[in-house]
Amino acid sequence: MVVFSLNTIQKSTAEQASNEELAAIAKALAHPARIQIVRLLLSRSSCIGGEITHELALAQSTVSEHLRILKTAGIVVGEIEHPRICYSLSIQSLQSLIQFLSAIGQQYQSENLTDGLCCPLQKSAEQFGSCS
Amino acid sequence: MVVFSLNTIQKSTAEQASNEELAAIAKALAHPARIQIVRLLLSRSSCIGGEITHELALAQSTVSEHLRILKTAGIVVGEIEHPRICYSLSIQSLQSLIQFLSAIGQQYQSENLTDGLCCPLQKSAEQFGSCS
DNA sequence: CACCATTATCGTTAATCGACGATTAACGAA
DNA sequence: TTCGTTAATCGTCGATTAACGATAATGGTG
Repeated sequence: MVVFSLNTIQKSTAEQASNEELAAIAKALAHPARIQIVRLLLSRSSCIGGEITHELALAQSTVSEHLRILKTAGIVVGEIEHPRICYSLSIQSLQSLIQFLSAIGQQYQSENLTDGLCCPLQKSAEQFGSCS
Repeated sequence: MVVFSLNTIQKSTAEQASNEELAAIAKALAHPARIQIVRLLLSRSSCIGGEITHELALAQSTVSEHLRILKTAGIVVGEIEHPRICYSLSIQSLQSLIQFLSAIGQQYQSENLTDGLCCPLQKSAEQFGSCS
């Protein structure tokens, strides 16, 4: 799959994730409870099953639904283990989003830009005038 | 807007973005059209206004709504310029999400893990047994 | 002033999301 | 086999989202 590389300029990267793909990953992360689940899985050194339910202030069925969303997006995988299910992160699914965001950060950094301003490239070229 | 402050502290790096904050950024990116807008803004070396509307196969009002969402999240800023509006990216707003995702990638990378498997840390410690 | 181009907002509709309790399914253990 | 534990699924509800056309607002120009 896609390998983590730091010096990738967005355009010249071999395969670029589609808009739909990136949006799907972002959507899976677009809820505080799911971010919390990811953080929990990241912080634990061992597998956790229903502990997730106890950590979040949500009903079991709600947590299960959030886990389903994360699993569908490939961010989380679960292995059956006795009565519980062992959840863990699947970093691979996040790679395209990491790459996408990192590319943005790097492009802006390499251009030494203050952000939020109009016409960044024109500004960095001291050609700050009308933006047409 | 309600602010929940149940801060599940995991590792005290400087300041960690809240679950709500990260989810909000992800949510703003959680639509193909908005990803496309970000890409457009990233690829153009000059300001674009209504060109965005023409690039996306969506009605003007719909594009305006997507831009509003991105602006609300701070990802895009717009400067009025004659009849048009000059949109550009504000990388700062994405920093916390970039950091969050990069931290995940680095943690897994540093542990030399294959992902998607149960008990990554236990496995990397050759202690592959029951996950309790 | 009226005109024009551009963007924002309004109002509506269908679809999706998020939450919950209740129920079902798996499966090891007694 | 039955029991107990755990997770997934179902059904429902209110809230939110996404899309559109129509309309309003902005602001420079003739």
